[in-house]
Amino acid sequence: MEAVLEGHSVLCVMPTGSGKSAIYQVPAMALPGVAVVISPLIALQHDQAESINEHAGATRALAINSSMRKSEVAAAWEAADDDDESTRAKFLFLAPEQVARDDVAARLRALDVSLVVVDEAHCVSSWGHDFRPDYLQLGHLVRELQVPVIALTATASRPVQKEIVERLHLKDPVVMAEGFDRPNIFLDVMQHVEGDEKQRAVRDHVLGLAGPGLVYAATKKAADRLASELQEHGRSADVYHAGRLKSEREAVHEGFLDGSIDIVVATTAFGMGIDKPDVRFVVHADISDSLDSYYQEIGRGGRDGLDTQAVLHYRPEDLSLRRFFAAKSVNRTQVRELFLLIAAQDKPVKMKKLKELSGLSPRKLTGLLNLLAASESIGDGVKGYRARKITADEAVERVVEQAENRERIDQSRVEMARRYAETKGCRRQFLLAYFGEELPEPCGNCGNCAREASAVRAPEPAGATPAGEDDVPFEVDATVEHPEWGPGTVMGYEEGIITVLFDSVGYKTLSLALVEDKNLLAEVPPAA
DNA sequence: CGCAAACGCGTTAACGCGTTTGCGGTGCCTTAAT
Repeated sequence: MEAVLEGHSVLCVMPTGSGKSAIYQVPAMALPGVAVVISPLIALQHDQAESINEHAGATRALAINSSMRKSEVAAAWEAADDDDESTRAKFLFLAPEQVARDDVAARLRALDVSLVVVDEAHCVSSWGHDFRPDYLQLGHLVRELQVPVIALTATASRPVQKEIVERLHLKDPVVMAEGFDRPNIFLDVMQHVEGDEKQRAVRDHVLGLAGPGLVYAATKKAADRLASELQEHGRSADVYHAGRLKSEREAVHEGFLDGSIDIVVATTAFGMGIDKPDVRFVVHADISDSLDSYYQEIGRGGRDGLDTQAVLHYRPEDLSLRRFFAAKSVNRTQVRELFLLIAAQDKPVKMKKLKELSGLSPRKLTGLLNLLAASESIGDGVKGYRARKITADEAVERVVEQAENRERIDQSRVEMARRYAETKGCRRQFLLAYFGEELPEPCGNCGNCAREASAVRAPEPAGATPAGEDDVPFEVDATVEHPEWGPGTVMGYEEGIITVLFDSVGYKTLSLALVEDKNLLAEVPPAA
């Protein structure tokens, strides 16, 4: 809050329920203008606005979105522009798709905006690239308004933090990201070979657990099936995914919060906005697409600090679905045509004009523009898009390379999830290392630590990496360079293996002995 | 890539078996039809 009031931008990574919303609400009330809050789900916007209004005893927070009548939207804008300071709206909740509209952007420019808040900021990285491309356009708003930005999220690994800072154009932000560890959550993985057997094991496992609890499945069909099996066995279970009616989803959400539903079986659709302290287990019937997602999902358990289980049921075959979703493809023809269209303009061209000229759907167009801009084929200044002085062939090549990069990184995130599932070491050490945090000793509260403790202690194998920090060639977080893969960041060490996140190819694991023997990595001194 | 449903084949009639096909996750917004 102090940093914001001094005019700094802030990236804050902390668990839900730890007072994250106060971080923007207090400065927003103290500052003269309006806080623009970017929030990904309309349902969340309503809840957030309502909670502020309850506390304020008056309507100081309003949402603007497609679920509202025109008259309501007009009233919201008026409230934000009210001359009377005492009744003026202090918070406007918007989805990124709203901000991308020309009329909305114009109104925001005319408004006295004190602060931009990006809630659930990890969406910039996880959704911006294809699913909701307007997330990557938020940087324009930030650049134009020139006000402090507060980016908030519960989970973000180092590269995701870096991406948020870059995409939102945060200048010298204060980054607060610590305390990822949730020691009360017991971590374990159950290995499976046959699909049918896994299905039964998940069912029996969950039937043996005391709720309330969450079960995550990879597909809607799998979630449906498991929920009805649990019901047949007399459990109070329901299912949540995007295939259900909005009213049904709301009922499930509410039922889970008020305790009338004990177990929710869900796809990734269920998550944001669940603020329930006493979730006793988070079981994964299928592996997540990354440890970022996995940690976010298990982080919904045990917020009260009491013992909680996070168990992943793992089959290597389940990774194929995740790899499928991580695959990216680019339509070269569309890229070429759009680039030529921009290159043919004699001055910077705005999105609206391009929409008319290209005839592409807004979503498609935004996605292509994001790719062209990210690959430096076009510039995306405040005045509009301008083609760089390169040929169309070159632009296409750059975009394809950019997309392939992104795919490699996403695939490597799947790969890290696989390594978590298959690691023999302490699971908490592995997870925390992924988030750039070191846990010096094995945690004692995961399946592997428990098995280690009950087994007869074998002598350390010769040649194993000592756990001491002094013996590793690079510090965690150091920048290193590989002859083939270029620059990367050291993420951590485990059993004679070093994990490095490379900018262009994502996560790679290398044998420490080989790295030292062949001099594979060179330390790059930090830039002055 | 893996899985399940649909399909097609052959035998000897309703069914088993191998092959092909299509599907798989997140939500905003707009617009047209009810």
